Order: sequence, then C-alpha cells, then structure tokens
Amino acid sequence: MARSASAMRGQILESALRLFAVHGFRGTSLQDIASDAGCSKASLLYHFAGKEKILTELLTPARDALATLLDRVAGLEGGRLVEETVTGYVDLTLRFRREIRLLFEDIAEMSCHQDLDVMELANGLLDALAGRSRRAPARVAAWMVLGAVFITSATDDEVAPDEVLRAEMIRSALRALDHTPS
Amino acid sequence: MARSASAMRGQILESALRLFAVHGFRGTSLQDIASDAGCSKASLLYHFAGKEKILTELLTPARDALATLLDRVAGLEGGRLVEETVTGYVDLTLRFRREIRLLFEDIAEMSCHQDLDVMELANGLLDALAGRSRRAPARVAAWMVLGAVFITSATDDEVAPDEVLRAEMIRSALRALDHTPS
DNA sequence: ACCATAACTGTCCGATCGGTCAGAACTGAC
DNA sequence: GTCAGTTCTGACCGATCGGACAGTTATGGT
Repeated sequence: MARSASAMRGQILESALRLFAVHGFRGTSLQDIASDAGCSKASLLYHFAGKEKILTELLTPARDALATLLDRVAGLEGGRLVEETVTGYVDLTLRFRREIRLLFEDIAEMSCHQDLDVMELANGLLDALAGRSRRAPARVAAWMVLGAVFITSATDDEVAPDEVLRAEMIRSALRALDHTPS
Repeated sequence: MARSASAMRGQILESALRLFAVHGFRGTSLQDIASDAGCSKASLLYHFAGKEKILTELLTPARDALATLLDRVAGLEGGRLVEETVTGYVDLTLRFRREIRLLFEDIAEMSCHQDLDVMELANGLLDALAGRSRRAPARVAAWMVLGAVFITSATDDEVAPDEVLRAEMIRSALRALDHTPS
C-alpha cells in the first residue's frame, strides 16, 4: 500500500462521513471506518490523532462557512440583514447536508428503534401540519414547523417565559405555514 | 433498603431522564444511573429488562400524547386542522421538554466539544436572524427558523427537488420571521 | 544500490460497557 | 419466630472500544 498521505486521509474522511451519517458518531467504531476505508485501525491513528479529530476535520468546513456568512452580514441591518442571513443559512445547510445529517442520526436511530415506532406518527403529524396537502410548498413548510417547534422547545435559552414562548411559537409556526387566521 | 418496587422504579426513571438529558442516552451508563438513583447497577436490571427499556418507558408517554393529538385532529380539515395541530403540537413539546432534550444532548455535547466552538457562532446566527432585536417575539422566531432549516436540510424525505426545497425553505423562514419583503 | 523517511500494520493494553447470577437482606402475613 | 416471596447486591463475564507501540514495508532523493 502506502499511497500518498493526502489520498488516504481523504478516503478516511469520506468513509467516516458516510458511516457517521448512518450510525452516528458514537455508533461508528474506528474499526468500522478502517474496514470501509480499506486500511487498518492503526493506520487511522497514524493519520489522525484520535477519533474526535476526524469529526473535527469533518465539521470544520461547515463551521468556517457559517463564520464567513456571519462576517458577510455583520455590516447589514433591517430587511437586508434578515434576507441575506436566511438565504445564506439555507444555502449553507443544503451544502453541508451530510454533515448535518451525521449530527442527527443518533436521534433517528433512537426514534426508529424499539417498540415505539415514532416515524409513522411523525408522518401523521407532518400530514396534519400540511393541512393534508401533498403539494411541495405545504410539505416543506410542514417539515420546517416540525423541526422548529421541536428544537425551540428543547432549548434552555430562557429566551422568554413559557406563556410568551408558547404564544410566539404558535404564531410563528402559523406564519411559516402561511396560515391565514380564521 | 428494599423500598417498594414502584418507588425505586420511579427514582430510577427520574435519574435516567435527568442524566440522559445532560449526557445523552449513549453517554450515560447504567452505573451512572444507579449511582444517581442510589442503588446498584444490578438493581436497575432487576426493575428494567435492559437499558433500552428504560428509554422506552421514558418516551412512551410523549409518544402516546402525540398519538392522542393525531386522533383528535383526524376528523378536522382546513384552517381548524392546522390551528389545532399546531397548538396541540406546541403544547406537547413544551410538556415533554426534558424528553425532547434528551434526544438532542448528543448533538449539543458534540457541538460544544472540541476546538470548534459552535455555540458562539450559533448565537451570532440567532442575532442576525432576529434582525439584531432583543425582543422575545423576534428571538423566538429566530430560534424557530434556526431549527427549522437545520432539520429540514437533514431530512432525506425527498419532499421536493433541491431548487424547490431551497426556495420554499427561504419563503417559509421569512414568513416565520414575519419579514415583509422589501 | 543505499538509506532516511513516510506510510502502514499486528498485537497488545486498560478501561468501560451492558448484562448475568447466586445468594444476601429485607418485608409482610401468619 | 417462621417462612415464602420480594427486593437488592457483589462479583463476575464476554464483548467492544479507543488508543499505544514496536516493528515492517514502501517511497523517493542521492
């Protein structure tokens, strides 16, 4: 063997990203990555100081891209600020989809696992949020609200008292769904 | 020792929920839970058939509540459907905050960890999405969009081609932020 | 051809994990 | 007090993990 160092490193990173995105970080062992990349586990640790360093190297480009975006919008304000930030953020997440997915597959695996089959319920919730519509705009907005409420509830940021938080979450969600109050 | 069975079970579930919410499911060992609950690891496995069963018992109430919500809105349609679903979903996530948090702490720990300190960047992004406003409605909406875009990008649901997905994500996000197009 | 260096590997290690099991400790009914 | 049944535990097990290290193999400059 003994390919060029950068080639092997690239192969390792590629394998790691794919496996992390399927089984999660903790759910993927160094041996798994080594087997997939076609080298020994010891070779991994020759190229990378440790398992965490592999993860760091995988996530750094996304991090840097986010930092760049924030720099770019630092001087803006008002409507331009929000528009540029949203557009940039969306593009960024789409570009680094696999990296984001690896952060979530721990959850996904946990949800699919065991008796409680959450995925079926999640699809039901998605349908209801989309108002039973199958059209793409409604479905995308439904996904957005699904994730938005989920994450916002999980935050411990103390951004607002619970009553305010609840009211604003509902209003914001309905706006995202393009819902005209009846 | 030798308390009543249900008391010990309750103590174990309480400890497990708290520890899972701090260190994640995989990041919490049976020994951790046992120490926190004030019993031996073997005692855990007397009350619960395995580690996964503890998680199942913790998440089942939330799952059942979601199923109940979906049943309740099953007969509705149009505006009422969307309103009831959103309100119910928000209430549900707020009620089961700790359970949701435990699903996320794997991510949180991973993000805070290592060199790349993502949290500072996330706060910057949050500020920009909120249009630099410190008011609660803007901050809540910013959190919503942060999570919405993140999760929607991570999905592999093939809900729409990437160009459509991108456009709808941006539109939906701007609506959630109550942004009036300039 | 030679050799310093880079690339790579087999093997071992300590730690930790979830889980088992035989038996001790406790409990309430009688 | 006795005893059956419940509750609990220390000790142990096999598996797996991330990592260390000495030694082997390939590479490129001379």
